[in-house]
Amino acid sequence: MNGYERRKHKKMEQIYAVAFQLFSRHGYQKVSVNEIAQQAGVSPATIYNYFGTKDQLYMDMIMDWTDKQLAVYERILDSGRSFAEKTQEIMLLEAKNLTFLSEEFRNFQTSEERGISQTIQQYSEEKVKDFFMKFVALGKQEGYIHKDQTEEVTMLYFSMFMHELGRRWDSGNREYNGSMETLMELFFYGLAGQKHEGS
Amino acid sequence: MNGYERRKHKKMEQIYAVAFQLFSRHGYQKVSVNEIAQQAGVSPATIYNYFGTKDQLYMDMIMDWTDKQLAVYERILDSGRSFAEKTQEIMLLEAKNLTFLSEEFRNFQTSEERGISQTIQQYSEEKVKDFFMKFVALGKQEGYIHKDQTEEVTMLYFSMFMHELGRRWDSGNREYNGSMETLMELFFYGLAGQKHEGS
Amino acid sequence: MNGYERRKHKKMEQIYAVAFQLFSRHGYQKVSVNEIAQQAGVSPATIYNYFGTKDQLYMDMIMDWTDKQLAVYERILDSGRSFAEKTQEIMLLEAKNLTFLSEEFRNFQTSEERGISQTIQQYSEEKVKDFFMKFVALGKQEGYIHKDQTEEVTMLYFSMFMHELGRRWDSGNREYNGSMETLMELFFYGLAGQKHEGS
Amino acid sequence: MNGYERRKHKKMEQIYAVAFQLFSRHGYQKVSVNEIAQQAGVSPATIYNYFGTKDQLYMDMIMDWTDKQLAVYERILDSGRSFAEKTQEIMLLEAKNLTFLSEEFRNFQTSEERGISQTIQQYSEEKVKDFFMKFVALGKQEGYIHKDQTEEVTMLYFSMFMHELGRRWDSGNREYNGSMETLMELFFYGLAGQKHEGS
DNA sequence: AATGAATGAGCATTCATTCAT
DNA sequence: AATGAATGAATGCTCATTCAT
Repeated sequence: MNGYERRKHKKMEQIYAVAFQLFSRHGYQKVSVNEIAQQAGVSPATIYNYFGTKDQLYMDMIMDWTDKQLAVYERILDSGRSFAEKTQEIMLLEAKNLTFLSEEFRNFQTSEERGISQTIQQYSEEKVKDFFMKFVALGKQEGYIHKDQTEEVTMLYFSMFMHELGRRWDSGNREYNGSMETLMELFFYGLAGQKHEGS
Repeated sequence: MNGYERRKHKKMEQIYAVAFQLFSRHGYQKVSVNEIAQQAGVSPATIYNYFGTKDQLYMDMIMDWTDKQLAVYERILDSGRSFAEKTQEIMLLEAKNLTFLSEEFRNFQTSEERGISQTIQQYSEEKVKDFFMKFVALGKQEGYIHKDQTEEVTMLYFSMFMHELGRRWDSGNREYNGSMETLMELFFYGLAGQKHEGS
Repeated sequence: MNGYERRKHKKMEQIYAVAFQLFSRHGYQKVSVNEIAQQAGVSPATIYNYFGTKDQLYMDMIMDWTDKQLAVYERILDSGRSFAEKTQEIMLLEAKNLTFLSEEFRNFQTSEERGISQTIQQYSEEKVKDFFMKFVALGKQEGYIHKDQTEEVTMLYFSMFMHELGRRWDSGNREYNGSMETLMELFFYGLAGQKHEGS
Repeated sequence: MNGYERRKHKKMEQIYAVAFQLFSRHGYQKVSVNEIAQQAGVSPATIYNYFGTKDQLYMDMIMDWTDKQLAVYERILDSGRSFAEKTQEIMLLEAKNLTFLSEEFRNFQTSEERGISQTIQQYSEEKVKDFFMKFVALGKQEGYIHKDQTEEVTMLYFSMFMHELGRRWDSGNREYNGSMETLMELFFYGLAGQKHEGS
């Protein structure tokens, strides 16, 4: 990486960082490209040179961010704790993300005339799926997930928890207000709640 | 209700209807007050006379809509079917809502500088809570919900399901693509999945 | 015409006048809507309320202007002078127009991806044709135009003269620098120049 | 011409070619220097090194192009056909040019604040005049142009025809739609139309 | 000599909101 | 009470031009 590329890379990282901050705090529509440019210390035109449109900036930034997040989660999965502990930690991290993020953030594709961010979807989908397959396999192996459960349903169920956790994560305390244990119980044994015997 | 009031009421209903349609389809930011005014057959100034700001129009409309929705769900709860069937029906109805609605719709409060729609929150919260208490009580009584489960957690868990269901509701088929039964299993018995013995 | 309409009409006339001045002096691209708005004493938004786009403003303005011009020429045709005199006067007026106007003005449709101003074309074409048919009929009747000449060719020939006259009209003197008589000779008898016998 | 100069010359020719294509197709304002640079395979900065400004690039390119065109016409004049045939051929060639070119192209000087391209004018004027003097002399010698006609008027008349021909040149057929003969008649004998006796 | 990268100034357009009628 | 008309402020985006390398 020569001088040009290094400078450019640095500016892009700056832009990503600012864009993430602002978009997640205030939502896509309420943040102007000029604002991002100013806070990132570049000209708006530079952003357009890099990303072409505001939409594209948004999508690129999400992909960048997704990659970084997944890397963290994978590291957790590879650590030496029990599956329940790992699950809890990943959930809490995601919950933190999701509160920090505006929900709109996550649901960009829903509000737009579909297709704008189909690209994101496809991109993330695959990477996320890889992660989940690993996650589910581990859960089954350690007896926390019923062997007959398909990956598809498990994935849905997991993301359901994370989303809601994020939503409930108290905006004031920055801590889940309710016992995390109860939630993990729900996660593994449902509302009717038979106790897990193998643990 | 005299002549004036009747006309005003009718116009407000029209405005609510159009506002709901447009906001839910395209999201808050992408719909202009002028557009709503035009489709509702009134002048923009009239909307401002009635509601004061776009924000307020949005909030009033949501409250109106929430009331109507809850009325429907209460009627289902009062019907003569089993708890599981009622739960499934309510979930499916909400799922339909949530797909029709843009997600942004639901998460208005999150994306805005907190406080703007605190009002909505407080308003809905109470009404929604009343409904849920009735719902949970019934579930416990019929043995579908463990007696020790708090209302708070149950409510969280329920809304979690509805949200995710809405998200997965296939935009093409307008039908849940996956088995609803599997999902109800998950709902009642969780990922580890011991079969409910009492059913 | 009530109060609202009267005011609106007046503003539109103002906008037309300013738009004509600026567009004709500097060309379509170099004039900004803001500039027009400012000089016309209205807000840019008002122009967009009236015309929708800059393109449409341009087209509407041209149509308005064309109508006014043709009215003047028709009055000349209806006056009591000889055909040669009328021809000369109309040519000189058009020449004045065409110099004042940037050529780009006239050739908007050529430079744009065709279709943008097809509308103008169709609109003007008809009105202009009506005028020309009258003009040619008179010329033939008075023996200045050969009976076998088609209207189409005559029209082409006439517009040819006007355009070129406009181009040569001295930008400094605001007067044709060359003898108008010579040009009229060319017009009626061509380069080879046999003298007209009937006059 | 050494290695450096040869490379530079080649790049300039490339830039001229691309600039001509783009400017003539889309007009001066709608073509960006970056676009030209990209299609010519050079950096925008290179164009500025060579030409200084966009205006200057435009003017230089026109001069280059004019020279090339005139060379072609001179060769036609020097060929062995009749004056009428030569005239027709030159007219048709110019017509082709003028349709290919956006009109705006030709009338750059009119639309701009006068003086910007005065330079072009002076440059071309002389070269063009030389060509025309030759053309008119030939026409008189062969009896197609009346001996008393001044060069100035003849030149005007000729350019008039070419311009209009260009304008009428059918954009679809790439052929003059109307009989070229009629037009040549008009050219030599005018609207009143006495037949030429010497031909 | 050539360029990759960066930008300031500007442009068409939108929209929540106001106000005279 | 209702509205037609008007607008100030903003927004996404472009482009001729410059400059360190």
